[in-house]
Amino acid sequence: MLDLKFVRENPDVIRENIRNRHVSGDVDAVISLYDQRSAAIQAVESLRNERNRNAQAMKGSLPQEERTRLIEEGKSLKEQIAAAEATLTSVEQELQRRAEELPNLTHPDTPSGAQESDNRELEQVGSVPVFSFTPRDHVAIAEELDLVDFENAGRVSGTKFYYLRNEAVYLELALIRFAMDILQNHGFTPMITPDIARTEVLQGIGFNPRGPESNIYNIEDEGTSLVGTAEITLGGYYQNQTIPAEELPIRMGGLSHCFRREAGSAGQFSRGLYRVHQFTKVEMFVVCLPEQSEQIHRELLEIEKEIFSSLEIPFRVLDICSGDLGGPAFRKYDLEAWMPGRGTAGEWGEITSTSNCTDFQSRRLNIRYSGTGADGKKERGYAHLLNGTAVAVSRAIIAILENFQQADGSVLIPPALQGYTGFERIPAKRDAGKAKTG
RNA sequence: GGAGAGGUGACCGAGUGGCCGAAGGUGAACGCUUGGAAAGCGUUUGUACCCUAACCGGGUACCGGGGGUUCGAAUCCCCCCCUCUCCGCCA
Repeated sequence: MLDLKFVRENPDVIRENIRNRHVSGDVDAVISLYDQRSAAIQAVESLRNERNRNAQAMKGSLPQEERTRLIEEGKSLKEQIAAAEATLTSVEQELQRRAEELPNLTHPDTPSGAQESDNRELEQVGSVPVFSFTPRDHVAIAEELDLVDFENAGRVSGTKFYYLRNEAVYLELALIRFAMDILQNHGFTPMITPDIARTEVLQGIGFNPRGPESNIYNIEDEGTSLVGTAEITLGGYYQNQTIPAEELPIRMGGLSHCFRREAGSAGQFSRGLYRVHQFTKVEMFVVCLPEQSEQIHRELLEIEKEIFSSLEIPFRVLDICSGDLGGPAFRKYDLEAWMPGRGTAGEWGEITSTSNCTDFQSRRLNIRYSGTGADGKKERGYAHLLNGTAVAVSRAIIAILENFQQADGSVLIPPALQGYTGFERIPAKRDAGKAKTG
């Protein structure tokens, strides 16, 4: 959520930002409600002031007449206060609702635009592999090598679920450990997080669990949801806390499952492991001071590049355009890996994303810092929050299977990962008994 | 899940209807004292929001959370949450 005082004082900036991001949001309504709220607060507080005076006046012993008069006055005040409070509550709820529709401010260097094609490509790293044969997509590879089973998962859990089998299991475990080790080298605290979070935390991070377009699985009767990313639980970790400035930045590397409903998304670009209801992800999350966030955002991007460079997966870096940022992000970079089996002759596919959400999430989550400024005075404010994908395992597996497939049908393991998998290659088709169904 | 005890400021701990934003202590900051330090003495020491040019001043709220009773609630009532102890269950 934005700072409403800032919105009140800079309506044109907000209007321009809404236009630039191609979202809807009514600044004038927010401002009007904000003013109504101030007036309502003043009304309530002055009535309460009178009530307190009235109560004070009744402390000692008084003539019965006087006492009766004061009690009558108090009763009247009580009713007026209740009415004023009801007004305030309804104004506040409406203000909150409208204010949450406003997206975060946008970094001045963010490319302007509404579509994916407006994203700015910053660089390409590694070279797209050239095959002496027609490369297959990861679904074909995985089925032939008995690595992924969608069919039985469909019966057991539903479509877009999957079992990993054989080497794919160790591949997932290896990727997790590989990513976690890199994060630890960069000063991140390794964490394994809950896969369920309370609604208020989801909302604080910027997810709307109950909306019609929600991508979130809700737990019945609990006020909780399955998390779509560890960003939720890592952000919630410091909810309602004030952190001493000298402890910042705090870097966390969280492992979790991610659950997404993905209602209505189908088609060839969602094939196989690309868009699934459950996957495993190692997520980076940073809490820092406002003046640190831009630098740390670059740092998160560098770590993502380090991870995929080390895996020798070709990728490109995108500076995401204003219309594609999503509500909380001030600036966002995506890494897209080359996926030779995607589309007709290979396509780029998103594998990581890192966002600087500035104070947009921390205001709602109430995560603050306190310190001493240069002038010796106390300083406090909302911390800046950043997140980034270290490894989204299912998509990393796609990239590895498709880029490292060999003419003989085997798949090489990226050298950097071999120490973690314990094998150098997933051998070509064996006669290992696969439980066929159907 | 069942039974009992308890949740007060940075911390400990008083407070059972108005004199409580909250005693006392600890810790911290500043000053005095000292050759220096300790001790001692004095002063200070929460957050959010509203009004305001103002982190000057004024006001409101906050004693786990939410409701209620009352002219008035940290104090009384109800619901919920959490912690501790015992029992049960379980990986």
